[in-house]
Amino acid sequence: MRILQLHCDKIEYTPTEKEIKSAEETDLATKKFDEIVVAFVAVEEGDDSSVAKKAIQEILESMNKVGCKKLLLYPYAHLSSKLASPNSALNVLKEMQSLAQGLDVSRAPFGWTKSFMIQVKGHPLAETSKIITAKDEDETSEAVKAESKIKSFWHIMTPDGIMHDFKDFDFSKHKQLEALSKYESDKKRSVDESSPHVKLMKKMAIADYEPASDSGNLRFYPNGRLIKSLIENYVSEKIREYGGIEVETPIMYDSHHPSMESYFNRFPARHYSINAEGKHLFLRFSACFGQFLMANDFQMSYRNMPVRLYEITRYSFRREQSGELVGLRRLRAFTMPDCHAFCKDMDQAIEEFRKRFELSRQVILGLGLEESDVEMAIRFTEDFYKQNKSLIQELVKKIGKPVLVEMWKEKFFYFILKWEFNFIDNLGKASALSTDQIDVENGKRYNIEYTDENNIPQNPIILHNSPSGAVERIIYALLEKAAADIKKGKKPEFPLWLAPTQVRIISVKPEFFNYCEGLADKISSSDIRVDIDERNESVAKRIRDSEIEWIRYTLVVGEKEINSEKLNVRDRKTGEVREHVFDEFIGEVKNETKNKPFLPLNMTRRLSLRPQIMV
RNA sequence: GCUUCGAUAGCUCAGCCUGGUAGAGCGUUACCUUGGUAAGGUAAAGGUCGCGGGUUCAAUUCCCGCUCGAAGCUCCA
Repeated sequence: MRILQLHCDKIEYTPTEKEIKSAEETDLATKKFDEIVVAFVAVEEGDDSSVAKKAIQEILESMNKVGCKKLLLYPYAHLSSKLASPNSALNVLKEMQSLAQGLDVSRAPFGWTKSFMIQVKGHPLAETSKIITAKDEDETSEAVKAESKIKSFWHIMTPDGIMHDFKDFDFSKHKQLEALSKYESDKKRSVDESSPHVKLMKKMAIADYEPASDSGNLRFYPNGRLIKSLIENYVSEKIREYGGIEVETPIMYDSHHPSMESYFNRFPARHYSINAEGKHLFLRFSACFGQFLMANDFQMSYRNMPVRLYEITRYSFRREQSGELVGLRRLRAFTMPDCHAFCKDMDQAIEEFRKRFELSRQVILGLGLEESDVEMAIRFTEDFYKQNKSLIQELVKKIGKPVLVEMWKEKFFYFILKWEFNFIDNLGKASALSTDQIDVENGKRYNIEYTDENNIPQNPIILHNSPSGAVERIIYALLEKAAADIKKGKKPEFPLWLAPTQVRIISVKPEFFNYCEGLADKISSSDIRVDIDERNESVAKRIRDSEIEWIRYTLVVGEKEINSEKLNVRDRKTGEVREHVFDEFIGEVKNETKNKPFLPLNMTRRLSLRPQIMV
C-alpha cells in the first residue's frame, strides 16, 4: 500500500464519472472539508487486513503529532503500478475506515473520476508519504520456539557405563569432548582466524559461495562435484549392503496438507517457503515427509518389518540463521543420506538401532575420518533410560571413551533417543555428522500401518538415520583435518579414492606427449584418474604445481622412461622417487583405493586445455 | 537473527588515519627458453576501488543505508 498524506486547510471534490463498472454508488454533490488530514491511498497486490491495520496505526500516530482529528481516505490509484483488484482494494479501504475509531473519518467514493481542489498547510509534517507492506508472517515452527524451554540434564558417561555429573567430570584428557560440551570452552581463541576449511574449499577448487543465490547455497566446481559424487556413491553402497532400498521423493510439499502441519511443528528447523499457484509450499528439511507419505501407501505386514527406505537428499533445506552459516560446515542447502527403518516394535527397533550404529561407525571410518576425530553425544528421555540402561551402556562401551549425555525429563520432540557423532574442528567447533533417532510419534501421525500377528493394524516405530551426516560436512571435516596437518607441518591430502587427480604425468619434452597420452589411456583403463601436464613450463615448476594440488603420484616421462618402459614415480606422501614396472604401480594405486567407488576424471585431461578455476 | 569487524585486478594483499580517481606478488596472454623432481626469462593485458545515497570544488579514502563475507552469541546434518 502506498499513501500520500497531506494535512490540509481545505479540500473539496466532485465525482464526475464512473471509472470502472464496479464503482461505488454515490451522489454527485461536491463535498467540502476543512482542517483535515487527507490520505491518498493506493491499495496494492497482496495488501490485506494486517496492512490496513498497520496503515491506520501509522496515520493515527502522525495525526496525533499534528493534532488533527479529521481524516479523509481518498482512493488514488496513481501512486502504484501494481494495484490490487478493485474489489479487494475497496474492502481494504472500508476496513481502514472502520479501524479508525475515535476519529471523524470520511471516505471518497471508489471507482470514480473526481475533480478536486486542495490547500495544503505549510508545516514540515504536513506532507508525508508511506509505503506499507504485510509483515512477514512468523512461520517459525512451534518446535523451534519451544526448544528454548527444554529442561535437560547433562552428564558424561564413561565406557564402564557410569554416569558422571557433568560439573565434576575431569576433562583434562578429553579436550575434544570438552569442546563439544562447551564446558569452560576456551573463549580466547585467536579471533582473526577464520574457519580454515573455507580457504581450502576455494583453493582446492571444490566449492565457493554463490552471491546470486541465498546464503548457504553453494556452487560446487568440478572437483567438488566429483568428491561429492564419490562420497554419495560410497554411502549409498554401504546403505544398500545394510538393506536400505533407494527411493526418490519430492523436495517441496504443501504446508496445508493434513499430515504436514503437525509434523512441521514438531521439527526444530526453519524452512524456506514458496508460493505458487495459490499453494503455500515449503522445501523439505530431510527425506522424512516423502518417505513417510510413501510408507503410508505401502501394504505392510509384521513379516516385512523392518522396512528400510533410503534416499540421498540433494537437497535438504534448512533456513538456518544467517550468522550460523559457515562454508561447508553449516549450509542452507545440503546433501544428506536419510534412511528410515519402520520397525514393528521396540525390541525390533533396538536391534535395528544397533545395526545402524555399526553402519554409521563403519561409514565414518571408510570416509577417511578416525575414531579420535569424533565425539559422541547421546540424548534420551528419562523414561527410556530407565528401561534401556544396558543398551546405552553398550553403545558407550563400543565407543570406548567418555560420551556426552543429555537427559530430558520428558519427551520433547518426536524421538525418545538420539545419538550423534560430532566432529571437532580447528577452532574447537563441534558439528554433528552421523545420527540416528528412535521416533515413536510419526508412525501414528502419518497413519503408517502394518498388520501384526493377530491381524491388528499397528503403527511402526521409525528410526531416522544418516550414517555419514551431510556430504558437504564430510568434505568440511576432511578439509579441517588437512588444515590441522598443515599446522603440524605435515603434507595435507585427500584419501586417494577421493582425490580429483590421482596420477599426473609430466612430459619432459613436447615430443613425448603422444607417448604420455598412450600411457594415460593405459592407466585410466584401470579406473584411475590420470591427467597430463604438457604446459610450456619447467619440470620443476610442474612438479611444484602437482604438489600444490595435493596429487599423490607424479610420473615424469622422458627419454629414460620411454626407453626403459619403467615408470618414474614421485610419491608425494613419502617424498621419494621410485621406479616401478607398470603393473606394480597400478597394483599399488588399486590397493590403496580398494572397496571404494570410482568415477573418471572430471576435467579435461590436458592441463593446457583447462580453464583455471582457482589459484 | 543480534553484537563486532571486513569488502581495492581472476587470487592474496598494500594504499584510506592526514580526500586530488591506484600499486605489488601470483595467475592470464604473447614471445624467448626444450627443460629431469617444489617457482627459467622478457613483455603485455587486466580495476566505474562491493552496490546506493550524503558531505565536499573534488570521495577508493569521511558519514549513512544495503548486499555479501568473517568472528562471537545461539543452533544443527
